Amino acid sequence: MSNPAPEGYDPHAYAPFAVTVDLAVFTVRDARLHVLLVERGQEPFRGRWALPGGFLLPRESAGDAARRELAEETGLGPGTVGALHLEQLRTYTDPDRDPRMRVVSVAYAALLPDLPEPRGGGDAASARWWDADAVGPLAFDHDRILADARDRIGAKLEYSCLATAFCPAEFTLGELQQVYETVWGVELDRPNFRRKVLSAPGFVQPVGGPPRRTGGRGKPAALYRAGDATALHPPLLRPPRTDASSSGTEGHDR
Amino acid sequence: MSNPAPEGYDPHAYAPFAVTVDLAVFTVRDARLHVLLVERGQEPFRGRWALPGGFLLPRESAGDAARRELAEETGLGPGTVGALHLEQLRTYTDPDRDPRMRVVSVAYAALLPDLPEPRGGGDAASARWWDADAVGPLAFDHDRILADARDRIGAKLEYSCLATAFCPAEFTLGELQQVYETVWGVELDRPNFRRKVLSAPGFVQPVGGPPRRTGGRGKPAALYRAGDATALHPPLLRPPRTDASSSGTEGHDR
DNA sequence: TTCTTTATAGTCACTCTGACTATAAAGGCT
DNA sequence: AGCCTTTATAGTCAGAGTGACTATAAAGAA
Repeated sequence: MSNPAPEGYDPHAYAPFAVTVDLAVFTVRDARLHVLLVERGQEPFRGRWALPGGFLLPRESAGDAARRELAEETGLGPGTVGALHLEQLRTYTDPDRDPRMRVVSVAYAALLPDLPEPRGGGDAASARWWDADAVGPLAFDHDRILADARDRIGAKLEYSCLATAFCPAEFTLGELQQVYETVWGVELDRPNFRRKVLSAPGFVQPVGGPPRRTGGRGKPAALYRAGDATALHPPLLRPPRTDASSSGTEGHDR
Repeated sequence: MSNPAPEGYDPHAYAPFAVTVDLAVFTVRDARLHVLLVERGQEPFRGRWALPGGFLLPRESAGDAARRELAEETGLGPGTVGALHLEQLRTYTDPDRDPRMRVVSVAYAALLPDLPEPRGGGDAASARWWDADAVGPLAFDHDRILADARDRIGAKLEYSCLATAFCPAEFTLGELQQVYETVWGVELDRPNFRRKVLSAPGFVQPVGGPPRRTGGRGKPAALYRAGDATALHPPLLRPPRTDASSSGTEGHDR
């Protein structure tokens, strides 16, 4: 290494950084992508909405910190939080991203089925779900993080079984298709979607017997649960964009 | 945030972290994947080989630090380093990953064409290329970082135009195919590879006129240079693994 | 009942892919 | 020179996958 720590290994001399995690927590509600945001109670950006997150504790990994913060913000039990999929997105290190001090932030994305409003436990008093297309300017560089998270989630739906994380334990293929359509912002052909999902080994498995979902208007649908595969073969590719809307800014840093 | 900084914003109180970058720099040489390593001159892990890297300067982003370190280790000019593709992999935050102090490290991957041995400038005196399959145990958690980097590079070859970064400015399709075969560890059918590469818009563009490569034994090949596309449509999918050699720990990143 | 809605089954043409064969153009040999 | 080896490039062909589409089934609503 070219900036080796000094002989005495004094952390303060070479450790002028704070480290945080930021969480982009998504759910699909009413056929819209929603993201969990918290209102800031103090400067800077007081009153603005931000991604939930916080500082790493002294002997905590970023993944552990992300799960702890998620449990605090959502009121979910540690068991639930411990089981769900947390994906590290990337790390944001712009020297000016926090006006107070030098902060690098490790961003994570999490996917949840539709849940009741977060029970404000402690500092999560002002946490709520927002339509991901209707969030105003967020605090810090969180607009950028949110955009990167949406890109990543959309891409992962293509070749991973991640979409089931948006669904409850048992779900219909219609609900699964709704997830894809909502995240991608496109409409998919129902018979074709069905054919592809069922032909991908381990993506979903039918729930035993002939159980069917109640409540809807049309013919009841068969129920499935998530299979044991994590990768999707063959992948479920997004239809090529016609023309409009291209957001992604290929891998820069800041 | 749940661990807000204190009123006075004293960096030392909430900033007990050092931040480094680690670089997985790859090249293809003699049909083998090689990685740039440096020998550690001091404890811990004195005498062990490690990924190049170092501490962030006080007002430097991780990407800038990675480019600076790369220039120092390889002896490449800042112009060259500024142009090449640096991809942020992920960030490693295990509290015990560095025995000296709490260090979080942002890992980057870089791809270079085959170059002469690194000219040891300054601390790069002991930098050299290693066959990526023959590296002993590395310092810190660098074995893990290296494995993650190889996974990521292999995955990105499928749907991005990254492979041209391993090639010189002008290259033959045979050389490009060699990159894929080396990184993936498989043999590809030459006519089929050719068909796919040429049918992907913007992947490669023929060099004007009828120039042909000299030196080899067989029929001279046409030269190409990298096109202007960054994504690959349709993707160039890896053949499904027969059975042998499974290193990957499922759930890649893309 | 009839209409609307959703689920599911099936068809068909087109494209892409992998496996393969054939030909061209170079250098190395004897 | 003539032949062999090597590499590049062109083309063929059957099978898998895909998008677009039609048809039928099963529920609630009007």
